[in-house]
Parts: sequence; structure tokens; C-alpha cells
Amino acid sequence: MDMRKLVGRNLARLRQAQKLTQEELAMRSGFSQQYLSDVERGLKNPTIITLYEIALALSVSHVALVEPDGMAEETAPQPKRRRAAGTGRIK
Amino acid sequence: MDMRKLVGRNLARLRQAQKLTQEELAMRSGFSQQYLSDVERGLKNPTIITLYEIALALSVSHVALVEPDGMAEETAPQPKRRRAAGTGRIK
DNA sequence: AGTCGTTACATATTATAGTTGATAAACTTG
DNA sequence: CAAGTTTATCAACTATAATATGTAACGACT
Repeated sequence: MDMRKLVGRNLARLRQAQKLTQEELAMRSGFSQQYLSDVERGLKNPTIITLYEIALALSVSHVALVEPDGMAEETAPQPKRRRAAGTGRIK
Repeated sequence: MDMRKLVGRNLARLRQAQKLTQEELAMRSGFSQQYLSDVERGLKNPTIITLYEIALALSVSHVALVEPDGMAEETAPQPKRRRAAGTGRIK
């Protein structure tokens, strides 16, 4: 299950349904057209606040952006989050 | 509408409903107890992948973590996303 | 073919998400 | 009440999300 792809598909579908271009949504949301393009193509892992603000600009519920859309899932696994970082404290 | 607080409330409620400690959820999810504590208290702005992985560890749908929970919204506005960054290119 | 509108691609930078370890504070239990 | 358990808090670090800018590629239309 790839959340980036799911959210991307939902976003693209909802935007197109409203006959909006990415540029128009960009202006409404304050995100750049280039960023929205990446999100729609599943290349970005947005935060929940970003999700909400995009939904707001689209006048839809943020839930609509994360709901399963009935598309067949690919066999590729969900991209994982970041790996291990610093020790958190100077030893 | 503060997404961080909403997700935090949903997470805490669902976790407690399953009688899980943050430590146990931490072990199941691979996130640290400290991080989950921050998320539950609305102090973190997780990405959609993080959202999904927490939901997976809780054996609930990720949608359950973002659904409105009927709590009265505070008058404080949604925290905004990040501000302007670099110029993107050496001029 | 040329033009226009739209989307995709590239790059460098900054802000912040997520990690880690330590530990204080709060809560629960016997 | 003391001890054990759970959650909250702090701080420093690394990885990455988001920004800004430029522009290539694509599709539609004349």
C-alpha cells in the first residue's frame, strides 16, 4: 500500500473533477504548481497539515484525500519512512 | 482546525481502546515511545506514510486517524505549514 | 509549424519531521 | 506509602519535506 500514490490519485481525480488546473489549485492553496505535480504523481510524502491545506483549497474534506479509491494495489510495498538518525545527545 | 490535535486525539483514543501502552505501540510500529507521545499530544505533524504505519501497528484504517472526532474545535487557527525556504538555485 | 496552456523535471536551499538517549513527572498498583 | 509502570519533556542529530526558480515536455488548437 503506497500512501503517496493513493493520495496522489485522489488529489488528481478531485482536482480534475472540478476542472481546475494545477496552477489554479496552486494559487488557491499557496503550494507551488510544481509541488502539486509531484504530489499527484506520488513523488511526495506530505504532512497531515499539508494534506489538510490542499483539501481546503479544493473545498473537499481532508478525509477524501486519504480514502481508499478502489484501485488495485501494486505488489510493491509501502515506501518506508526515514531510517535511523543521530544519537540525540552529545556523549 | 488543528490536524495535529485531531490526529493526536484519534490516536490516543484508539490506542487506549485497545489497552495498549505507548511503549507497546512503539514496539509494534517501530516509532519511539517519545515520538508517539508527541504525536498524541498534537506536537508533531506526521507525514501520510507515518500516519499509515501507525494505523497499521494499531490494526485500524489510516482513515480512522484523520476522521473528525466530534470534538469542539478551538478558536485557535490551524498551524500553518513551513515558511519560505531557499532560492532553489545558485544565481 | 507555431503558439498557448498545462504538466513534468531539475536543482539548491531552508525548515522541520523523525531518531535517539536520558530522565522527569505522572499515574497505577499492592 | 513505595515501587513499578506509563507518559511527558528535553536536547542534539540526521533525513527529508517544502520552497523557489528555471525550464523541458506534452497536448490541443489554429
